[in-house]
Order: sequence, then structure tokens, then C-alpha cells
Amino acid sequence: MSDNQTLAEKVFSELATAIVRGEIRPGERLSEQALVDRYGGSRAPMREAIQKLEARNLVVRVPHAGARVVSLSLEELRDIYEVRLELESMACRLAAERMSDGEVAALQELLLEHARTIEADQGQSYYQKSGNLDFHFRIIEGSKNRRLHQMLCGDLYHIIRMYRYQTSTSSKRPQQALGEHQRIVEAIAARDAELAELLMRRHIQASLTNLEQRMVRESTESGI
Amino acid sequence: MSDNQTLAEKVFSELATAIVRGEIRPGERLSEQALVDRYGGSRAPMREAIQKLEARNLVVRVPHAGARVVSLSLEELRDIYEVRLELESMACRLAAERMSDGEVAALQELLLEHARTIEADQGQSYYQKSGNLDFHFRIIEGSKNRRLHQMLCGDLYHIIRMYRYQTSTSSKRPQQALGEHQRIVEAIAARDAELAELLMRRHIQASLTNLEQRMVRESTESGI
DNA sequence: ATACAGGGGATTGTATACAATGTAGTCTTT
DNA sequence: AAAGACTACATTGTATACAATCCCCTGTAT
Repeated sequence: MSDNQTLAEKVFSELATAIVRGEIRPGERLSEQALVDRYGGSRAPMREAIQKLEARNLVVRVPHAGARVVSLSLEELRDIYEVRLELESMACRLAAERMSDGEVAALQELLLEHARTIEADQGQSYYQKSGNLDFHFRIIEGSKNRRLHQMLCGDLYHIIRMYRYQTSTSSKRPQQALGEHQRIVEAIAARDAELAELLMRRHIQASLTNLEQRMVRESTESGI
Repeated sequence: MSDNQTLAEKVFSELATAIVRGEIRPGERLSEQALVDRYGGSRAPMREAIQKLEARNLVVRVPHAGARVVSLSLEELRDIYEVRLELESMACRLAAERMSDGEVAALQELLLEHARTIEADQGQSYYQKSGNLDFHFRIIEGSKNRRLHQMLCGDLYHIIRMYRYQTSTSSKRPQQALGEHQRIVEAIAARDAELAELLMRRHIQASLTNLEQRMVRESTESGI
């Protein structure tokens, strides 16, 4: 009943969330034996779990030397964001063309709810984070392109989330982001694909510059 | 000396090329025991090889049921091409901004060579195929974005190549493609990123419509 | 003191054996 | 005859054992 999925898959998803949440630090090593001690079972499923992590670019494996949690340089992170910027803008354009009227209405409803939430617990950006993801997810699904969905949600988001688990701590950002979201949805509702793409591009670009500033700040701080 | 790489990796690359070349048909099953019989060794490395294939979307694995070579529907293939279209146009834009003058000169040299080759063995499009890839590879590398390179060359190209191993059989296409390549390089040399992106977009779109027509034709033929 | 070589220990890669699950074929029942 | 259940087989998932490789530490020589 509960064991419908294999042990390897269970360990994989546990490890994935642990890595994304930062409970396992970037650069940290994943020993197969250590995983056996922690999760039970034998080495075979642990190896499989590690391989799955490698497939999603969450760990780097070198033959005979073991696996380490990926540790991205500033450049590599910029590369990822650059790709994400392009793909998600594309998704937004496609969504404007392909989402059903019902889906658009549901999206508008979602934003209203977000607005109420922000109103309620002012400054408490926690909910906005998951809400933010929810918004982006819906746009991506609206593109009706399964491969695009897979690349953005499966491959890129894990890494992105791993490096921004405290991005939107700047107090006014949620409010601003919500406004941007609303204008994006307006463009989608108007079936203006070009505008929707442009607005999404700017929206993500804003968060990118945010992230870059933060990372530069952190690296200089640690470099002192 | 020769056994610097693991058995799993060797089997993986053998299988990958076999799949891309069509020696193993889409939908065909990959039994672990069968791989042992064919390549030697034991099941453990074979499993690992299959997982690596799954990571690159060349096979689909379902728990307790085994692995099959991926068999793409027309829609899925369209999705992939849509993504590739966007990413490679992006790569071209970035290349126009980031390639060194030396790299641009080398690219121009490459096209001159292609022109001579086409002149020589007229209609024999074989060389053009690898030359075509070479051209696209250089553009992608010119983007200086490693993740983009990884996604296009690692994840997407295997599948794309697998479905177009006989694309450019239409006799005039190489000549035409070369012309398009030349105009793209001109734009890059002029550092006109926007134009370079636009031209690449049109170039790939042409091959996409080619592929779509061919696949529709094939499916209707088989459907008769 | 530093650099290099060598050996011991730990870790990964591979092989084999066992358990659990899915699949196919047959047999029974309606 | 068709549909469903049951059994036997094949295949995958997991566990354990062995081999090969690497890493680190120590010792020696310059």
C-alpha cells in the first residue's frame, strides 16, 4: 500500500528535498554507506538514488571518488538563470496562446487570493514564496509543452530554489511581485502573447538582479 | 589504460549511439539480462547504464516493468523542437555578443570549407549532416553558457538526431542551409545579436516544418 | 621544512544470490 | 465461448560478498 514506490525513489525524494532546503550543504559528500546507515536498506538502492540526483544535476559524481552535492559558482548560477529567463518567458508567450479561458479565470482567482493573503499577514512573505511558485507553475503548465514543463520544473527549479530559499526577504518585494503578476495575467487574458512574454522576462530579470546583488554581497562579506 | 571508464559508462555510450542510429528501435525493450548476454559483466553495471539512458530521456523506465527505448509521439517531438528553437536562437544571440573575433573568423572559415565540400560531391548530403551539426555546435559553444550547452547538446540533440537520421535527403536543402548559415555568421560578425537570433530562429523553423511534413506523411502512409 | 613515495584503510565498482513484483498462459466457471 | 482467477515463469528490486581504485597519512630523503 505505502510501498508502491521503490526504496530508491523514496530515498531520492528525501535527499532531494534535504538538498533543496539546504539541510545537506553544497559540496558535502554523499557516502553510500552513510545513506545505508541513515535510511536502511542496502547500497544498491542508495546508488540508484544518487544516480537519480545526478540526473537532476543536484549532485556531481566522479568515478571511484563518490558523489558531492553540487556547488555552483556565481557564473554557473547566472547561466542557469539566463536559461530559465528565456524558457519561462517562452512559456508565458505560449500560455497566452494556449491556456483555456477557464484556466485564465482560475489564474486570476489565484492572484486575488494572493492579494488577500498579503493584505492579511503584512510583510510575512512566507506564503508568498509558495504562492509565487504556484503562479509560475501554472504559467508553465499553461504552455502545454510537456518537455518545457519538465525542463523548468524538473531540472532547473530544484537548483534555483536551492539558491534562493531566502530571496524575498526584502520587505516590499512581494507586493511588487504581485503587481507584476497581475499585469502578466492581464496580458494573458487579453491573449497578447508578445506583451505577456515581455512582462515575464522583466519580472524574472528583476529577481535575477536581486539574486546577483545578494550573492555578490555574500561573497564579498565572506571574502573580508 | 583503456579501462579508465567504468563498464557502465561504456555500455551506456554504446547503447546511446545504437539508439540514436536506430539500431535499437523506439519502443523496443531493454532487458537487463539481455544486456549482460550481449556486453558481458553483470546486471549491476547494466542497470546503471540504463539509468543513465533514462537520465538523458533516451529510454523510459517503469518500476518492476523494465525499460523501453523512448517512442515519441508527433506532439512530443513538436514540443522538443519548440524548446530547441527557442534555446538555439538564444544561443545565437549570445554568440553574437560573446564569441571572440578569432572564433568568428574560424566559423567563417568552416563555412568556406562547407561550400567547397558541397561543390565537390554535389547532392551527396552526408558530409553536410555532420557539417551542419558542427556549425550548430560552434554557435552553441559561442554562447559561453555551459548549462545551455549541456541542455542542447546533452539532452535534446540525442533525441533530435534520433528522429532525423535521414532528414536532409531533399536534394536542394544543403545548398539552402549553407546560405542561411552564411547569413547567420554575417550577423554574428557584425555583432548584430538581434538579427542573428532572428535568422537562426527562421533557419530552425524551416527544418521543423520539414520534419513535421515528413512525419505526417509517414504516419499517414503507415496508417493506410 | 618540504616534497615525494608507499602502504593501509576506506570507498566505490562489480558480481552473485535472494526476494518481490509483474506477466502470460491455462484452467475453471458461467 | 468468453471472462475471470490462479499458478508458474520471467524480470526487476534488493541484499550481500568480492575486487579495484582512490584518498590520506606516514615515513623518508633531499
